[in-house]
Amino acid sequence: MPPYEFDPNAPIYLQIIGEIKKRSVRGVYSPGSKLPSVRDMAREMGVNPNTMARAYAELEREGFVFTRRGQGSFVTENRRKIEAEKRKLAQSAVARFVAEVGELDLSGEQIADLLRDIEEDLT
Amino acid sequence: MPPYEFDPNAPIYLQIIGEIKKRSVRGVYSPGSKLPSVRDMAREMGVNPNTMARAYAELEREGFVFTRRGQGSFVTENRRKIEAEKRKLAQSAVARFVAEVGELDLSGEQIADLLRDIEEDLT
Amino acid sequence: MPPYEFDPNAPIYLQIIGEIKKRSVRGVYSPGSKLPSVRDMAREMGVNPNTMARAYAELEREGFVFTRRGQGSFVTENRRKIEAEKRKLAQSAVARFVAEVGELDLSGEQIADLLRDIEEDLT
Amino acid sequence: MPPYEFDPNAPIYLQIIGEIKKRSVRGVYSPGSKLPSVRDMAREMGVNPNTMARAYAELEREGFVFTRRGQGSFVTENRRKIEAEKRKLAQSAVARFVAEVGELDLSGEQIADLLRDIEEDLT
DNA sequence: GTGGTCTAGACCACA
DNA sequence: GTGGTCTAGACCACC
Repeated sequence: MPPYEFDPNAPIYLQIIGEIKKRSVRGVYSPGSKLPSVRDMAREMGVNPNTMARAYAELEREGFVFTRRGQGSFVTENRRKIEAEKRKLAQSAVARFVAEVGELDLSGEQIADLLRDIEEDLT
Repeated sequence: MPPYEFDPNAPIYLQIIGEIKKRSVRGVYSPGSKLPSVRDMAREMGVNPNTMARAYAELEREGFVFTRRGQGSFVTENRRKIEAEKRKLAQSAVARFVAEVGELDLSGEQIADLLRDIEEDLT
Repeated sequence: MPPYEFDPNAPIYLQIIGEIKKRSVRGVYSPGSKLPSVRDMAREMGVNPNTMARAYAELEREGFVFTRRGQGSFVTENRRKIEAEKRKLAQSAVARFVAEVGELDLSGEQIADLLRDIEEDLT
Repeated sequence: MPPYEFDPNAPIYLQIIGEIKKRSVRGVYSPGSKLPSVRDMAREMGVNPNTMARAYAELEREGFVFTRRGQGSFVTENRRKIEAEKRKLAQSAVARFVAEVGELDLSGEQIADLLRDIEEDLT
């Protein structure tokens, strides 16, 4: 378990935001539950607390997280918001895949092959 | 064709490289054919010529494009290289999709829905 | 009366102090009268008793409130002090308004409009 | 001309945002014009460039400013947006004044006095 | 203990 | 030159 693996070509704080959203969507953090403190989470992911604070602040701006002064940050209690995020993540994965593959001018057979690959990998 | 749409959060020259590769893979630029000059392509895509030059340089470094002094830049004549690029793009699209969706903890049914969406969109 | 509405971006205890002063100025709490206990007031305003205790302490430091051991906290009996507070609050409201509006470079007509708005709202 | 005067009880970056908006509203920065660079403005106002960058980022998030990579930040070209800001600033000054004064339970005469004070000061 | 803000200084990609 | 990001370390108010 390394400190964490970040893509050096994308802002770390954005990757953290994505990670926290995914964890919430998977139920690792349940609705309304307290997130680790900025400092703890920063230690866990091996980043500077400032960077983590920025990620938390952005999540709060989006309404995905709320903060109680002196108590910490919490995942939204709004299950719909989390469900919506889940759908959004799934749909944007679909959209990106379709866009990328659509530009390659593949034959029907080639596309079928790709879909078979995906099915295998996802089960 | 509009000046072009770039994601302002990712390096433009990388997006250009991707675009030129995709055009080659689709046969818009056939193997060995001459690419538009840096200046023309920059104008077409609404980009600073410096940025375009950097994209061409990178494509040349990868061997995907070669330059004949005084004549301009050309797509590689190596059809295998282009085919390999096509496969690589397709496979990396698959890999990314699988990675993204795998992190969402979806049910088998939800996954099937996504695959259906993709199939529809790609035909 | 709802738990109370506080601006989460400003110290709560300061907002409480302001609220208690305003109540005194309006005569909700008359000079020399007993204030609700820290605990009761905290419950009324939906606030941590620590926070309320801090507000009371600050009000006492300013001489706006005094405490009799074992009996509780009381609004000052000094009517002048309360009148002075009233004038001070009114004058600082005027000063702030003038400062804010003065920076906007409004026309005489626009200013007149604002004054008309105020007059309407205050009657 | 001191480096600048900030209220130590409010976040500097918020005060900077307000200052830049007011300048735009007054026409000090006209629509579409380039703002001083983050570094220059930071020097002018005597704050750390990071703090200024945060203010600029926030202004961009609000759509009040836009940024061209490598070229700098610019006031929105949307005159309506600037006019709307002007109205918003004036109206919120009115609203605050009305709220503050309304809680003091003043007599009609006292209110008239305050309005006279304001009128004097603003002309 | 918590998050919020600020400074300082550094590096980077982009134009 | 521009803005964007990150680290480091500090201080603060609030709970």
